[in-house]
Amino acid sequence: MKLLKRSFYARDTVTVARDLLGKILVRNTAEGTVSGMITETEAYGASDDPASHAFRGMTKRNAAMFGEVGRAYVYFTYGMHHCLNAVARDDTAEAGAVLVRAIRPLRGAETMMRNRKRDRAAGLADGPAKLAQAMEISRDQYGMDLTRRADLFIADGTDEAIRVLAGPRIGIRHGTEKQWNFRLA
DNA sequence: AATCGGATCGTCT
DNA sequence: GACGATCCGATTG
Repeated sequence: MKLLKRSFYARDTVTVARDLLGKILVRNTAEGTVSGMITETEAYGASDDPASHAFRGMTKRNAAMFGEVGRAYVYFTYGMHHCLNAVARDDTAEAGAVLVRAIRPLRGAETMMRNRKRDRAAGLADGPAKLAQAMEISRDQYGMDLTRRADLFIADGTDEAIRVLAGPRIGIRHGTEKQWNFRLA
């Protein structure tokens, strides 16, 4: 399993969002290893994207979106949920990140079920906050380097051709005309 | 199967 | 002081 290189993330955010489908998200904890194939992503831009946390410039919370690509941007929302992004943008953008919305569990499904307090494998990590809870991702992972084989990283998936469906992003009020949600067919 | 509302708090206005 | 890049359980059809 090869790690995705920094250069993978140094491209247009929308392109990276599409290309992350089928890749493998891996999380190592004291409990063991949990992993899954990325099945849904969303691209978020900078001052040109009213749906993005970076729309109104840099703040303490969204600073990672302006920082080094290939690192994790984790945010807390609705008073109880964490969500994971991979920082990605090309040279022309001042900020950008890809929200990882869903995975298909590969390793550690038992651990994920325990983390989610569910007794069935279905619906374990098919939503951004579910994913974070299943994989024990919180602000402790803010800024982590996803290109190193450590606590949290992303590796290459299959070389098989992948069918991608594009649509509007979920749960936003502005920028709904952009088709920046991507999922595996 | 689809819809509705409550939970809950950090962040920005 | 308002409001989320959400989830879940309850209710209704």
